[in-house]
Amino acid sequence: MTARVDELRDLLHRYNYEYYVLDAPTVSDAEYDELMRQLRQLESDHPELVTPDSPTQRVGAEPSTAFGTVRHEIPMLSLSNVYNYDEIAEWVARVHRLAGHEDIEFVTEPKIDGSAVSILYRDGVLERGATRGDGVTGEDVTTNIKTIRNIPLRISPLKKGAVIPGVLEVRGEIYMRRSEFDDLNRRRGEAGETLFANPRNAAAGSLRQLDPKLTAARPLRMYAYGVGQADGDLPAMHADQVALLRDLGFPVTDNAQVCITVDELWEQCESWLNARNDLDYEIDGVVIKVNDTNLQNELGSVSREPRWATAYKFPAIQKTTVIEGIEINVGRTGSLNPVAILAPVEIGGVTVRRATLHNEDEIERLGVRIGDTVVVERAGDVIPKIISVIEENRDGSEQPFSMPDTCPVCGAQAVRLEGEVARECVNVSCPARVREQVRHFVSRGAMDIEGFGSKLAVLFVDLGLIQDFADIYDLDWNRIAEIEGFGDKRIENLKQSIAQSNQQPLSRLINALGIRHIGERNARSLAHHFRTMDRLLEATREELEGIPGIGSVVAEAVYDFLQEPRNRELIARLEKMGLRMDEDSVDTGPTDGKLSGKTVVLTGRMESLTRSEAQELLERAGAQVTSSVSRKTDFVAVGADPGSKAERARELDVSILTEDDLIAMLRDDGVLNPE
DNA sequence: GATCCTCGAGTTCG
DNA sequence: CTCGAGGATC
Repeated sequence: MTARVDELRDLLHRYNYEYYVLDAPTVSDAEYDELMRQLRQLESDHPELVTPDSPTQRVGAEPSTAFGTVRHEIPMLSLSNVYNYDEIAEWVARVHRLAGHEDIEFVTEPKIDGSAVSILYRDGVLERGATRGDGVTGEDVTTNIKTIRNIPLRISPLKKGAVIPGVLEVRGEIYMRRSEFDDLNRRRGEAGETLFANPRNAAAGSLRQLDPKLTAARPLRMYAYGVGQADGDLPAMHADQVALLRDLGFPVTDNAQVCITVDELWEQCESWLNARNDLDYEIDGVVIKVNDTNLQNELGSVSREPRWATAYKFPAIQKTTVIEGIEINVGRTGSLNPVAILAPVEIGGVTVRRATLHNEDEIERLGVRIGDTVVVERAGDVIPKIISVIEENRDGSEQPFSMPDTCPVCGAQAVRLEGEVARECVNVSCPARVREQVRHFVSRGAMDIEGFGSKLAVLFVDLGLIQDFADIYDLDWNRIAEIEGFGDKRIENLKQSIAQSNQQPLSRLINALGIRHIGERNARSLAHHFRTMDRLLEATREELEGIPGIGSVVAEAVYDFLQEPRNRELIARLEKMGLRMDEDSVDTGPTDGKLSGKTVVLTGRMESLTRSEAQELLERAGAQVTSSVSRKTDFVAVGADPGSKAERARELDVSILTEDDLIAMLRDDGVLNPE
């Protein structure tokens, strides 16, 4: 009995692979269905024989209400973009320079337009599938991933002797074929359902369905382009890793090409560009990677982009349309931002009606007039961008546009400060500005008040219920109860989430205040350094400037904000409302660690860590990271190409750490896991 | 003074 | 996503 079940599963896995991965079925659909029916029957008679990787389990799970989150052990990076031959040459030159030689192999492959995923196998069985998310945390879409037919539920190597790593994270792209997308949309049209704009949206949307049955009904496919985490030895060359994935039964692009010179790379890019329209899947460019993974590690990454890979992006689809008018938005900083109102035009399945013109200089650079015919594209295939004016289309009726010198909302003067691009409304309590500030205050990165979105912020400010941030904690609920759509339940929920938000740490409060140059990151630096609002209020320019990442301009902005009596009053009111005014106590790790209580200065480029990563780890170990070397400095950690700090460390006889020393100490102190 | 990198701010559509 | 500008470093 068990043997027959196993046999059926093996057969079905194989036929599935032939059909969905190789596109070359060896049995008829009827035969396949019959085997599946038999397996279902056996499993329902003997439930103890059901395994999670059984082909019957592709749609096994019940709809969920929300996706869990997943942390990517190795971050899923995004790629920098290059747009032409010269930019490719520049990128290649940089790799040559960083590597120290020019004998470097690159691999090119088409960049399929879909949705990136990470699929984790343990002992050959699919354990978890996750979206990319922000690169560090993604959504757990395991049940949906399992419904995709060309993704193996269990790895069965095609090649004898191929070793399956104990842990293997396959990275790839979920996409839809054009032909299957067209079918899907035709069916949706017939059923009176809304159509998907393009295969990418359809794939991304399908992957995030809460009911896996819906996902299962969509013609999704995956192709694998690389390995994330893995146990054991992998081939050193990227191309060989992809070949390994193929041998393990994953669909991979079989068009990867090894190139050495810029000309060879360019030839590949052009040939994909030419082939683009004849393919049954959408591609938006060509990925270029350094083949040698050891060199990849050496090159490392900056912020969220690897230095060892880039994407050649095809020229975006361009359309022409007419500028019907120019509107002015007033931002939370008071900046006047012109937006072009366009005659609606469809670009890549999406109807575009507006496009930002950024500022005065941009309008001048483009030379746009109201009534002009312009070329529009969607930058990065998302945000519409006006590229140029078609001057031949002018008939003389076009109206030149100049920025108003008064604010269109409050009528106050709008001035352009020396050296700045933006024109700003001088009225600090301009209604438009207050509205945007409140919007920012309640937003996710700031006080994060649930159920209090930008709609409500705008409504309450416009009704005069909120004049400054403190009013949020002192709302006139009787008046709100009279507004349509505000029942008892909603008011209760809102009251509660507002009340809860007063426990947000100082860093979020600082960010929420909307001080110029202070966003999420700098707010955190300030909170870490001062710990309490009282201490921050006493800060001098000098102390502010001593904080890493804060220079004279930012220090000045913070100081000025805090010296302004209105702002001090506001903060006092917030405190009276019961808002928390200090920071989470950081987990300083073991106090007996080698790094706890030490002052460390970083200089030069680290290979395995970015500066901010190193800083974060050091802080977690209880060390303080400063920017200049003095006698008070305990360690100077020196990376590649160190600056004058390393010299100064020698002069002052301060202990010098190499990158390896630093890593070892971080590990000893338990803040960095051994690889 | 130049260069690289990071951060903030504004933005579009469904 | 993309631009502009500030910060760090050489």
